[in-house]
Amino acid sequence: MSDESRAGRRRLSRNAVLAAALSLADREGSAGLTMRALARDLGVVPMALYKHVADKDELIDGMVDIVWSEVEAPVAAADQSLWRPAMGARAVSLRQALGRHPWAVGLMETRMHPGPANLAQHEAMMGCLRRAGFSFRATVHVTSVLDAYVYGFALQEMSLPFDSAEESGQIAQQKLDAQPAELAAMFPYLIEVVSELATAGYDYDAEFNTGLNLILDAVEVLRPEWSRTNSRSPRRPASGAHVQQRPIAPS
Amino acid sequence: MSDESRAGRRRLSRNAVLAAALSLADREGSAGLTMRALARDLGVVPMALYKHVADKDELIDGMVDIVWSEVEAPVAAADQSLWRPAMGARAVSLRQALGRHPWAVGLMETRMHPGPANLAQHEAMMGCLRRAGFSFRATVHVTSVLDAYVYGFALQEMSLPFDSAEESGQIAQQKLDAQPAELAAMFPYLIEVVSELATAGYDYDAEFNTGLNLILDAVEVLRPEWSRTNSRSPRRPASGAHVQQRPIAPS
DNA sequence: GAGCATAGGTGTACGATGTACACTTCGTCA
DNA sequence: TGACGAAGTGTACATCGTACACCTATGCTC
Repeated sequence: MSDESRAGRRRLSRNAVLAAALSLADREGSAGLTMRALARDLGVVPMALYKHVADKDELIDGMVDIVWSEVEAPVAAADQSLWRPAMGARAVSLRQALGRHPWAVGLMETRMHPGPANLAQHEAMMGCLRRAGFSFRATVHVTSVLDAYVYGFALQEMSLPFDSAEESGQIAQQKLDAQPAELAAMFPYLIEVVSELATAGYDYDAEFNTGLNLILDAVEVLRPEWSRTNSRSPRRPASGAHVQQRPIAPS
Repeated sequence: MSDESRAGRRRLSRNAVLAAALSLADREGSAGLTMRALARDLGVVPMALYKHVADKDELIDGMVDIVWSEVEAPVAAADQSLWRPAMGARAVSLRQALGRHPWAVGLMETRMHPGPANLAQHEAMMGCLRRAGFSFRATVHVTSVLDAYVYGFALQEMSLPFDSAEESGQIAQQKLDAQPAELAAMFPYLIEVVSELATAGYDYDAEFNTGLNLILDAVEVLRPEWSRTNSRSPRRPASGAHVQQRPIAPS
């Protein structure tokens, strides 16, 4: 009953603070997320916030968990073949959430205190993969490589200075024109990339899907090998018990 | 002649400032990297730094480029099969550099102003792949997916609260013991992961190599398809000219 | 309804940070 | 030698997170 959904009185609540913080960060970026600015948005004095969050760090923890809650959890697959669309959809959904809240990239997986939505999300992922027949270790591998890819891609995406494929062409062109000739001679391959971008553009979505499909294909190939072996859930692990570390060099 | 390599006089230089900043950030983390602390380390008043760097942002740009210079560039492959060890070694080297400078994770690819070492690094990567026969588009794909993976993995690695496989077991065990029973019932699969970690440990290096090999294997499989097609360097692009976006759902 | 405990909002204040601006100092070369 | 300019100094200010003491009004008990 002590919720903020009570009539129109000017009471704050933890949820209201978190929601306003999310909106502020979406609008102004992480640098604009200031306790003072947040208080101003809420029509309240800065110190009032501290009645609802312990400090700014805990505030950010809460914001990050809201973003996690926006990521659609993969459904546990009854059919062994359904892990792939489920994982693909989750990866896309995660990227979309990161795209809606760019400030969260680099914070999502860096936070030390995972919230309930984060836990639920990973629980669903584990469950989906285990039910699809993946061994325990393989589940960890798939989660690790997929999450790493999505985070890393979102991170790269943030740093590129254009927002759309069309814009990428224009910007690439003018960057290219601004280069002195000597630089062009030093970095021929980079110049090639930039000039290609200038004519053809760069499509984030297509690039993301290419990499995602590449990884999912590779997992599908390894699935038989990763299904029953190495599962050893009830058994005691052998000493060491690490995944065989394949050498990098040989193909 | 106006270098800092002059005799033992107490003159600063841009390089000295950057080196001290790197060392400070390595020791104290990014939160400890303060203009005042940096000045203290150099035995100088804070404002003296501004004679050598424009502001803190430019300082960080310089630091990031030093980290890039520590990443071993892949050698251009004469043999078509050498792209794989070269890319693998570069990925490992990049991860090692990020491990040496944890503060740099999340800054490396987020910085808007790439430095010369960054450009040289990517130039070498492009060159290595192009010489190995990859088409222009394929080169972009490989670079994108590999960099995303390495960044993302380093990001995840930072957030996990243990440093070694042995320690991971202990910490996982005590986290497990600290959970109320109801939580265990809500997240059975997560509990499984934690308890497995408690007995078997978690080996970052092995996990990283597993994902890296998975990706490199997948690229190797696609190499024939990605070799000559779609190269179209001299030709005009077709309208649109985006990579065909494969659907996610079907395997 | 009266009275009051207390959750929630306020005001002031402090130390830390990045850096603008005006100054002093000192090495270098005419 | 003398002065010019690059390098280092000192002071100052706006902005940040947040500690602490203080009010206030909401809702519970009788």
